[in-house]
Amino acid sequence: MGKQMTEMLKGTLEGIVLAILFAGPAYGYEITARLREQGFVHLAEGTVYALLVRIEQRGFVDVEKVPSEKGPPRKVYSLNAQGREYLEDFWGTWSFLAERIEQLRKERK
Amino acid sequence: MGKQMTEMLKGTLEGIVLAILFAGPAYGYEITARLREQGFVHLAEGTVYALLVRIEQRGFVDVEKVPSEKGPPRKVYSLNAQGREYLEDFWGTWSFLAERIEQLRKERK
DNA sequence: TTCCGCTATTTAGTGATACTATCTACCAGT
DNA sequence: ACTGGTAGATAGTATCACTAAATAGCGGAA
Repeated sequence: MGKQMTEMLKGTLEGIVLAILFAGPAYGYEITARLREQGFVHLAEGTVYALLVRIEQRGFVDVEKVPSEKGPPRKVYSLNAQGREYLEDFWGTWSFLAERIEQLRKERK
Repeated sequence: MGKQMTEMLKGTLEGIVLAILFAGPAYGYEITARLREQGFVHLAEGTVYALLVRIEQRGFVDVEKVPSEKGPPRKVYSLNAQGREYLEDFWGTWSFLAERIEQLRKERK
């Protein structure tokens, strides 16, 4: 990723992953693959795994080990009530920031 | 600021300040005050000054010392050609990210 | 005069987060 | 046995916003 994108993902990637989990349970490799499809082509694998560990420790997700047909068992993450609450906070923070930045963009000729 | 906002500002605050400078020259204290008015009430002073030092070192701004009626001289920053180019990159990165996040938000019930 | 408040900048140290790079582990097909 | 795709873990690095404190100039109140 470019340096700009890397910095901008700090704080937002967490919300992005929580939003993906809001749609339904998923595991790390799957989440990374989806993000890559959506244009985050150079997103590092390790970044997503580290983030998942973090949100697990903070109690935003429930985890279940599920055997895989190919490869080692998957750790499937499900957003729980606390995670949904935190996601709501994220949308609030995002909205505030996005509105102000869009305002600044409008002012550019 | 809340922890979420602090993390989300990483990478975006730089663009915000450059966008402010795009509208015309300004100095640190003034920029902080404007941002506070616009809702970033708990934005730390030191943060803006550190950011200004950074963008000066990266050559995005020209600096001029201007005497103040009250207090020590102001360091007035002007966005130069290189800074305007970088700001354009910022808008590109921001648009990409904002579009994908808004897409995720639409999918939430 | 002395002190306080507002203006204005600087800087040392901390914490959070994405990255690089590498390692482990499992299975299928050649 | 070897390769490639799937799946996860982790040690170390860089960047950036924050905390906290210091410096400095000026005006008005005590």
